[in-house]
Amino acid sequence: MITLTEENYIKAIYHLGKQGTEVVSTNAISESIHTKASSVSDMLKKLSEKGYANYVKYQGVNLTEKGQSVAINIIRKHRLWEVFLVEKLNFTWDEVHEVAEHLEHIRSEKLIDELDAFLEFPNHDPHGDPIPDKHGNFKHIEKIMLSQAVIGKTYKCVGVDDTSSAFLRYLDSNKIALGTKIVVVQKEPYDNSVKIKFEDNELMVSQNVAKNLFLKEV
Amino acid sequence: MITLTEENYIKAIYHLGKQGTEVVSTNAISESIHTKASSVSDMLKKLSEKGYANYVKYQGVNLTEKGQSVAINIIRKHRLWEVFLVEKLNFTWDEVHEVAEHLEHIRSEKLIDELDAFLEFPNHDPHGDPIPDKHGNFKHIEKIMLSQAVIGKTYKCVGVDDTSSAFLRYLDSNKIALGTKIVVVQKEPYDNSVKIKFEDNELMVSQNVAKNLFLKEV
DNA sequence: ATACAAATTTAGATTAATCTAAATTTAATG
DNA sequence: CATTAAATTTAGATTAATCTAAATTTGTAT
Repeated sequence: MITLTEENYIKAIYHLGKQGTEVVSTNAISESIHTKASSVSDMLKKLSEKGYANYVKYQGVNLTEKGQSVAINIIRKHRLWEVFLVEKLNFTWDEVHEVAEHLEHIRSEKLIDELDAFLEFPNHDPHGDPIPDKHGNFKHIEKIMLSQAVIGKTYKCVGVDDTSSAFLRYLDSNKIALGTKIVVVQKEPYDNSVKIKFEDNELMVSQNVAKNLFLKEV
Repeated sequence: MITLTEENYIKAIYHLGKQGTEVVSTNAISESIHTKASSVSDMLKKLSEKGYANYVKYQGVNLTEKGQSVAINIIRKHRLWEVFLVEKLNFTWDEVHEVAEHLEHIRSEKLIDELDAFLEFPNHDPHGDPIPDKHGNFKHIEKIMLSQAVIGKTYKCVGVDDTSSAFLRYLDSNKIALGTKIVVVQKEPYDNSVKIKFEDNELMVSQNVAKNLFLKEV
């Protein structure tokens, strides 16, 4: 039996090392889940014994196939619940994360498969991140950063990199949402800010924003 | 902060002693949650210290106002999730309990209030049990046991006492659901079985069944 | 009222997850 | 390449929840 805490460590390892394949350091994990490095050491030993991770003392850790599949399943649940919260329960995209952190640990295959069907098998969560299907397959979409977009072309907003409340609320207050059609008007080489046009609005966004907003050409 | 385990003990005390007011024994609790009596003793001490229960050594325990309000809130969440599972996710009424046992512990007021609204403020769960509103008020309905129903009168099925899978599946397989209109045809004094008629079916049910099915006169 | 059985509590251990502080290993720098 | 700084692990404690086994209290029956 896997514990809730083990699931959280596995998830952290997955997110820190591209799909869990890259080796991650103890400190990186300890920062990401706000525990002391010594606690992480203990847990890595356990995850390794249980077959979820490849761990070499002092060298770092990555996930086994088994560990990856646990991680993907949790991510699937997390993102499906996020869709549910936004689409059915009027949550905003900056409110969903915390509650989904808890819902993702509910263990019932029927629950999650029925939820998937109820939501009509969404491919992406409210932040544009892909939702794996029940076999763990992701449907990737081509996306570029706004900072890499070409002047004059029209794009659709398909995701964000930074999912902090601050950034999501910034987007909300400027009426940018997933699906919003955007035209790049001008790029300022001095500070890499970008002027965009959408739905009769014109907006100047900083380089920081431009690097955290994902677009798809339409 | 209240722990998940404390919530489960509080719920058990609530269910065992009519709304938590009646004094409950250590053994009764230990049986109902499948722990040893010694563990229960420890926990009762803790619940008492934290102000959730009135506990006198060797004498039993009941809930304080604070404890009752915790219990009612969990019951509200449990029953709302049950409605969700049955109405939106195609669960049958005998499948919902286990998953709801986990969902009931998710802590988010917005989540539960929005869920309530999404389900259009249901007054009863799939077993006919009342769902308290957000202030903890129950809406009770008049109900009698089928065993007390009068020959010739028409009733509506409004709930069950026994919520075991076995009983619920028995009802399902005989096409009896909440809302089913039932006429009492005959009562057999010898074994207290009852013959009922509904939707072109005639069915003989045992005393045991007749005592576990709640009806309302229509 | 005494003795026994049943119910309950206490004492002491165990497990999972965490912590602090000390020890060890690795990496980096002169 | 020796020393030091940073990262990591070990050792030992702590907390919550549980258990077993022993001790205590309560209630009942003769």
